[in-house]
Amino acid sequence: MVESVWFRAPRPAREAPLTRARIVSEAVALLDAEGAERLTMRRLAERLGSGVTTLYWHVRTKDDVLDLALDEVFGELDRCPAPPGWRAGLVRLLSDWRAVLLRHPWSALLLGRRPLLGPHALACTERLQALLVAAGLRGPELMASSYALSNYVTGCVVNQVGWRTQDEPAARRAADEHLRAHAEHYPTLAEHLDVLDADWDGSFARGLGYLLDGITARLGSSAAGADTLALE
Amino acid sequence: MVESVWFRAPRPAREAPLTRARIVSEAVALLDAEGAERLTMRRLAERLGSGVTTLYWHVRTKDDVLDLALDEVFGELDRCPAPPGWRAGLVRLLSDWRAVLLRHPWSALLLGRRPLLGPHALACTERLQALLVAAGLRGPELMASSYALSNYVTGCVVNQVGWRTQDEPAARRAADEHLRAHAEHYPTLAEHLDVLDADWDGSFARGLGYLLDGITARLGSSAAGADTLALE
DNA sequence: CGGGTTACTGGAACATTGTTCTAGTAGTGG
DNA sequence: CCACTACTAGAACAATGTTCCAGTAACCCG
Repeated sequence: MVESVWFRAPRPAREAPLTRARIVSEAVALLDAEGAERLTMRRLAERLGSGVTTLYWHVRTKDDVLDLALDEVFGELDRCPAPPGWRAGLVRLLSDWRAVLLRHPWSALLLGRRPLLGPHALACTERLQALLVAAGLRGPELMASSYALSNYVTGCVVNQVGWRTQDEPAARRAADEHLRAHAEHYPTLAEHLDVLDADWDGSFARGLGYLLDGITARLGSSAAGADTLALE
Repeated sequence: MVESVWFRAPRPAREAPLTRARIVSEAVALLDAEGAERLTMRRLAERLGSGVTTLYWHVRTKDDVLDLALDEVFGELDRCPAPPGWRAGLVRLLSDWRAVLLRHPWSALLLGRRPLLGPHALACTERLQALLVAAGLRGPELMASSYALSNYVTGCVVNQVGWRTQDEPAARRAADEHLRAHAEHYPTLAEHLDVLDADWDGSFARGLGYLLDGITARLGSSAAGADTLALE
């Protein structure tokens, strides 16, 4: 068998070496394009022009990739500017927070899976907490407000994304029909709930307003506060 | 080869025939005992004393099982009594809602995956909405309040469960250390956030109080309402 | 120059998963 | 006795995350 340089194609120029950053950015692109269930180590490797095993040199498990991708998404929030004033700042931060997660629907599904400890996620929490401190909150009220606001955003995103996973209009029609069919069991829903054109953005803004109103109301009376907590 | 009745064990008495109900209740038990990632069609079939394929006669996919299991969990809420008064009723309903989901941590992870349309989940939404109607809410404010409250619960559960998936105390210690190590980037968090003993229950109750306060405040001025919505 | 250590790559294989194909059996009604 | 319905199940398939082991390129120290 003849062996000569001329018969062998030159080894293809090595790609830019694989790095964590490249892996993550490609993973985000893949997740955005095809959704969470289509992200496979094999497919990711293929898109990166490398073997599957190579990924495992840079990353310990697939969950690592997901963690990194999720934090990458939170990174987009760093680039959103903040208006002056703590209430406007909060509204802006939380609206952007929600918008970013909705822009990458797969990210919402990762939320419950592990605590958010990536640098960008922490930076967001830091911004949130700093705004609340600026508003004058301290101690348990600070913690409760901070949790409440971020949990509110999480919940809104998670519930809204639940509708996106299938064909949304079809799902809505089906839900509407299903509800109307059993109207005797769900009289209030049948009367007041309009599944067909729910206004996600508007409801989010309104609800956020309620929450902020409630928090603000505690601001003045924080000394008297403790007993007004009684819930029932 | 000798063939005789006496050599053959009698065909084992048929189990109670497999039903959807039995499958679901066994699935819930398995999920409670071993968590979401350990629920396998094979393992489920084994626990039911039947073949894997048999499950697929009663159920179309594994997701069906999960949907049914999730709704089963919501069924526990039906058995919780309601106190008089709409505010107390809301607090009770939402606290129980949260408690039930936390009792079955796997259920929280299913929340974003598809809309909640099972009969028991719908019954909960019905109760929620009925209470808000009783409070005097209508139209967009009703919708916003209803979404806000259920989203708040969802978010609280999802975020809290994120900590449970690993060994929680260890995870908290690690998070605390991690945070303290990068204190220069997260000054507010380092100063005010106490990861080591966060009071989940207390924060939930407080935050719910804020939200309800905010909603209540809108009750009186609902006619004037629209413009006070401006957020920034 | 030379040998070895380190950083990185990848093919093939493994166990496990959801799901389907096909073949059956118990009981019932005609 | 036959056919039909309700139900059961073994074996197989394709896909997945992950690991074993064998490499290769580059650099460093003598």
